[in-house]
Amino acid sequence: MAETGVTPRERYRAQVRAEIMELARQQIATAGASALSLNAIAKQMGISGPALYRYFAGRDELITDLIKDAYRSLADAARAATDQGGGLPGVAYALRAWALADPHRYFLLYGTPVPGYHAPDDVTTIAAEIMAALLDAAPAPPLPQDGAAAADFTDHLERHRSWDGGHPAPAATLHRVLSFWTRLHGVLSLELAGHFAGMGFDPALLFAAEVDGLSRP
Amino acid sequence: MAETGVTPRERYRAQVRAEIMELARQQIATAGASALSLNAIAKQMGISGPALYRYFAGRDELITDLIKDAYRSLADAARAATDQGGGLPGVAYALRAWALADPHRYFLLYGTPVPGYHAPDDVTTIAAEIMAALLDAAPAPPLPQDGAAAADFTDHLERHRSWDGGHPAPAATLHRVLSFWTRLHGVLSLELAGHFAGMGFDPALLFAAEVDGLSRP
DNA sequence: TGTACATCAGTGAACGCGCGTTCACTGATGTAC
DNA sequence: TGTACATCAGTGAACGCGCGTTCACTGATGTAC
Repeated sequence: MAETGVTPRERYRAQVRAEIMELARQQIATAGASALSLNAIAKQMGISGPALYRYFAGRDELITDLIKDAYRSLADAARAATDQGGGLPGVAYALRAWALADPHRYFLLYGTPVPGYHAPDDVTTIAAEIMAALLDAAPAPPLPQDGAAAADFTDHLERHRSWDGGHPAPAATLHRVLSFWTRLHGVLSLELAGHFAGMGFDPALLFAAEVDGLSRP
Repeated sequence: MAETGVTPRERYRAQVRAEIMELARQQIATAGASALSLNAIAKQMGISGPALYRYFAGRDELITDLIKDAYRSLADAARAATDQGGGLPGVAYALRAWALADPHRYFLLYGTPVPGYHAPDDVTTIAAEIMAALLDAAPAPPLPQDGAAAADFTDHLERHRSWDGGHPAPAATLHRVLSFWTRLHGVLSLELAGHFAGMGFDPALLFAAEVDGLSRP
C-alpha cells in the first residue's frame, strides 16, 4: 500500500535497469569505458543481448546514463562535504576519496573525451552543481589577487559568470574556486593515471600539500 | 657518399616506417587513440594490411612507438623553452602550445590510461627529461613553504627524489616544480577536454592567470 | 659481365572474434468486460 | 469468477561490420662468386 501508483511491472523494470547499470559500472571499473559491451552485460545477467534494448535505446544511451549517474554521485559527494562544514579542504578530500574508489569512473567524466560523443544538457546542469558546492564551501571574502594576469582574469570573470548558477559570490571567489578545481583535478588525474607511480613519493602527501597551499589565503 | 653505411633498403624502410607513423598520428589527431586501425592505415597507403607487419610487430608496438614519439616531441619543446630562458612561464606556454596543436596527442600521454597497456622503461626516461627541463627553468632559491602539509611534503621529497635524474636542486625546488606541473596539467587537460566550453570565459586568460600566480614566489 | 642464390617487401586468402543492432516470434503477465 | 484481449519482457536467428593477425606465396632487389 505504501508504494502508490507503482505497478509491479514498473518496479521490475526499474530493478532490471538498475542491475544493468550496476554491471555496466563494474565493467567500466574493471576495464574502462571503451570495454563496455552490451553483449557481455547480457551474458552476465543470463539473458540474451537484444533483451537489453527493452531498457536502453542502445549503447550510447547507456553510456550517457552512466555519465549522468557518475556526475550525480560526484555532485552529491561535493555537496555533502560542503554541508559538513569542512570548507574547501573538506571538499577536496571528499573528491579524492570519490575518485580513488573508482578511478575509471572519474575518467569517464574527466578523462580523454570520446570523439563522437556530445554531452546532453543534463550533465552540464549537474556539473554546475559541483561548482555551486565549491562556491558555498569557499571562504569569503577572498584576498586580492597578486599579479596582473590574475587580476585580469578576475575582471574577465565579472563579465563571464553565466556558469555560476546565480551564486552571489564576488568574481574573485569564482576565480578562486575555478583555480582550486583545476589544480585539484591536476594532481588527482595524474595520480589516478599512474604518472606518479615510478617516482617514489607518496601521492597522498603531495595532495595534502596542494590542498594546504590552495586553502590558505 | 655522404650517407655512409645506409643502404637504399634501409633508407626505404625508414621512410615507410615514418609514413606509417605519420598516418597513425593523423588518425589519432582526428579520432583519438582508440580509433587507430592498422587496416585503415594500410588502405590509406595503398598497401595491404599484413604488409604493415614488416614494420611493426603489431598494433601495440605501433602505439608504444607513437607514445615514445609524442613524449620525445613534448620533452624537446620543454627543453627548447627552458633553453630560451623564459623560465617556468616560458615552459608553461610552450607546453600549452604543444597540447593545443594536437589535443589527442596530449591525451595519448596524459589521458585515460589504457587498461592492459604498460609503458616501457624508455618513456619513463623521457618523462624524466620533462621534469629536468622544468627544474632547469625554475628559479632558485625557492621560498620557504607555508603550511605544515607543504613543509611535510618537501621533507618527504628529500627522501624520495630518485626521479630527479641527479639534479642538484633542493627539495623545495622539486616540490615547486612538481606542483607547477600538476597545476598546469589541471587547467590544460580540462580545457582540452572541453570542460570550459559551456562556461563562457576565455580559457587562455585562466591559463595566463594560473601561470602568473604559479610563477611568482 | 653474367649467373646462382639469398634477402625481403608486399600480396591475397583465410581465421576467428566480438561488436551493435534488426526482426519476427513466443509466452507470460496484466486489464477490461 | 471467467473469458477475450492487450501489453510487453525476452528469445534466437541473422546481418554486416571491421578488427588484428597467420600463412604460404610471388616477384623484385641486392649479394657473392
